[in-house]
Amino acid sequence: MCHGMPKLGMEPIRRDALVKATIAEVGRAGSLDVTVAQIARAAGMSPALAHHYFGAKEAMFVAAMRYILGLWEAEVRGALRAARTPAERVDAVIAASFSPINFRRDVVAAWLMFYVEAQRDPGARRLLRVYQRRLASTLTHALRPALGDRARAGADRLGALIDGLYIRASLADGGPDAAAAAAMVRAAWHELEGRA
Amino acid sequence: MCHGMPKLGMEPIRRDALVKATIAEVGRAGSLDVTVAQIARAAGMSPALAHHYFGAKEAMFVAAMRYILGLWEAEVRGALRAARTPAERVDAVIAASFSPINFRRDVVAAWLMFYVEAQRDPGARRLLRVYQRRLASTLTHALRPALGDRARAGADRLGALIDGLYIRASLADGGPDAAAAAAMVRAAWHELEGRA
Amino acid sequence: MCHGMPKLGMEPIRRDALVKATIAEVGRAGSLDVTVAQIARAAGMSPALAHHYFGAKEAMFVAAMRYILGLWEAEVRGALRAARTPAERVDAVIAASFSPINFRRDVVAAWLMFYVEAQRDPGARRLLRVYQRRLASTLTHALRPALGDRARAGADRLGALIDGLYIRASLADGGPDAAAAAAMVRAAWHELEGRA
Amino acid sequence: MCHGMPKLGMEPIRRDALVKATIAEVGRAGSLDVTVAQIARAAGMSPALAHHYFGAKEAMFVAAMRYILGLWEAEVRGALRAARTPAERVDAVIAASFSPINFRRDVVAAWLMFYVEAQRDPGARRLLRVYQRRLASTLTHALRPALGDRARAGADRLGALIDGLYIRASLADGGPDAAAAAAMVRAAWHELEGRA
DNA sequence: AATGAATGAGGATTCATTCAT
DNA sequence: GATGAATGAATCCTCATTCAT
Repeated sequence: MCHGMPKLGMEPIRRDALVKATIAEVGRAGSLDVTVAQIARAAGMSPALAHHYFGAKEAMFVAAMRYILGLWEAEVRGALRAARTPAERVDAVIAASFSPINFRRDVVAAWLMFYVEAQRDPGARRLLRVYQRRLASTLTHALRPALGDRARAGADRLGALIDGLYIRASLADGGPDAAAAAAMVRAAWHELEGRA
Repeated sequence: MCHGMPKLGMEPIRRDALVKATIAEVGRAGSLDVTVAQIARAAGMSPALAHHYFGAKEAMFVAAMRYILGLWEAEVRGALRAARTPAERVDAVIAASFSPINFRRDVVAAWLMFYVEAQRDPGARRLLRVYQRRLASTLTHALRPALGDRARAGADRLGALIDGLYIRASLADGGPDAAAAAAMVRAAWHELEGRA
Repeated sequence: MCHGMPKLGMEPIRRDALVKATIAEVGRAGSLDVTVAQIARAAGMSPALAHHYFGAKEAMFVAAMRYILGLWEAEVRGALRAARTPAERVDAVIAASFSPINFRRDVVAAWLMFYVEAQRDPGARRLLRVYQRRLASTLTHALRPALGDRARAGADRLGALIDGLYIRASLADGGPDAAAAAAMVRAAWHELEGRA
Repeated sequence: MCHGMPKLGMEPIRRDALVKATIAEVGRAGSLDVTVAQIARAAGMSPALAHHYFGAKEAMFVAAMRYILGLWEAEVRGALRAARTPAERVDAVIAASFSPINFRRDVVAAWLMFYVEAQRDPGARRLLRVYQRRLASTLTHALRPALGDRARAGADRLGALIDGLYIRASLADGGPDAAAAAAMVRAAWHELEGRA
């Protein structure tokens, strides 16, 4: 429709569609070797339009990463809001990390890709740092009452374990499922607190 | 040897050079988007020769992966040989995984890339499975005396933690160093065995 | 048409240009070893665009073949339309086969190449079969009144003779010209019908 | 064996092996896109040696062509020797052209390829001319008694028909077999001489 | 004589990106 | 806003050919 009213507010819709298509395609391909054309087509538009909105392919990846991080954060924040005790706070983080929305096959694959992207793209690296910092500080805070000085180390340990489980889950069929993964982190946490 | 024989036995030398160059370049670039030409040049030969010996780019990656796995296994086997007690055996695996040769920046980056490659290349996936299985069985075996039935779960946990630390180490500067990483796995292990 | 529409309908134009350039270049080179770049340049575009429209080199060849077959068929159909008697029908086929447009140097060379392509490309083989079948059935039909049962054999003979003359014509300068070739087929035909 | 007696007379043996391998491979591939390496390997030697003997790929093709022509000529000469009457001479040429050795699948395919090669390689073209001239003159001579002035035209006609049947035979399965092809040429010949 | 080693030149194909409309 | 058209710059891979031994 080219002589009607200008389509207002298309930008956020288009950007959103592209971001979601990026994750879907990256997950589907299991690789960052996804073409702009693929993504754009999956999002129902021309590659040219994708460029129009994002300027460059990498920007699309970073936006997708930011979106995934946002999902994770929202989930965590939501879970934390309902938590009353420190223990519930730790559990909230774990539950959020392995929630259905965050542990979806394509999302997990995208996480792996973003680790790769972060090797070179400073923007991606910065985002990944944000995630790690936030995860660490949230966990540290929640572990403090039980662990005191050892809280930070414990948080790092749990964080690394979560990352390791993510990466393993990305492998097609050998990886743990969400429930098993969460159980594993909880077990590590309980041992940390000496309640093995 | 007869006087007129052509230059002989270059193949293993060239293959080795290419494998090492592959790891170096992948590590340097932080990405599997490394061209055959780059690798070949780094290995001191023409791209055509690289193709002559490996047939295809992917075969080079898989060979490089196999080499890295071989390094890890050799290190583990060596460390195990000196181990006398189950505890020493666990420690041997941990020490080997974070040994200078296995935890070199480029090697760690290559590991990450191989996880990516494993998303699609069945050969790579198979290799990664071999690694995971071997790590799990070695650890399980060593943990059995102390943990009994819980040995396998404990081994999986330590394995996932190791993987997580690797992936974090691949991020340029935020990651833990080898000593810290090893210490973290040891701590997790000790807690597993209830000696926190 | 809205003011802002992009340039449209280039595809058929480009495809046509590529098909014609393919024939011209194949004819010029006397070989299927013609690069996509050559053809594309001759058609006034980049190799990338040629790939965009045809997907692969072979598809371009098949399209060119189809085009040549189309030329031949159109010519034959046109000539047949004016034919009133069986004899005129036979003559029409002969005249069409050696018409200026079908017996052009590059077109004849392309025929030869397509015979080669047909050795391996099933698509090309299919097309060549279509041509042979159509030639045979048209001739058989036209020869029936005079030859009865011998019509099919006669048609095959004339068809083979036409093919032989084509192949000979493809040789730069030793081959027969169109008029001589047509005369030769007519002579064979007349003898077939016993009017030698 | 590098310090034994020098292997004398290897050259003709090697050349012969290469020539035969060339025909076999070209026939098998149905295309001149056969690599020197393929041919050399089929002939049991290294590509380098093939070059040593022929200097260039094209020379190998021309030698193979010469060989095929030689086969044809030998067959024709042998058949002619037994022929007593002009009619037997014509029949001899036809029989030789469709003899088992000349009408083998790979040989026929090679003929087609040589027509292609002749488009560009002057050496190949010259050879093909030799063949056509010899075929024409032999047939003309044999047809003279019956056809007088029309002998040359008749010879050209039969020659073109033979070529056409060859090219059709090269197509995998639609082509005529040797017996049918020979019968077709004989029929044309008989009509030429008015004995339809 | 014979070959493994080695490469330069080139070819098909892909893709992010630009542009005119 | 939106897109078809278009391309330059890669990239993988092939292959005839050369050379040292």
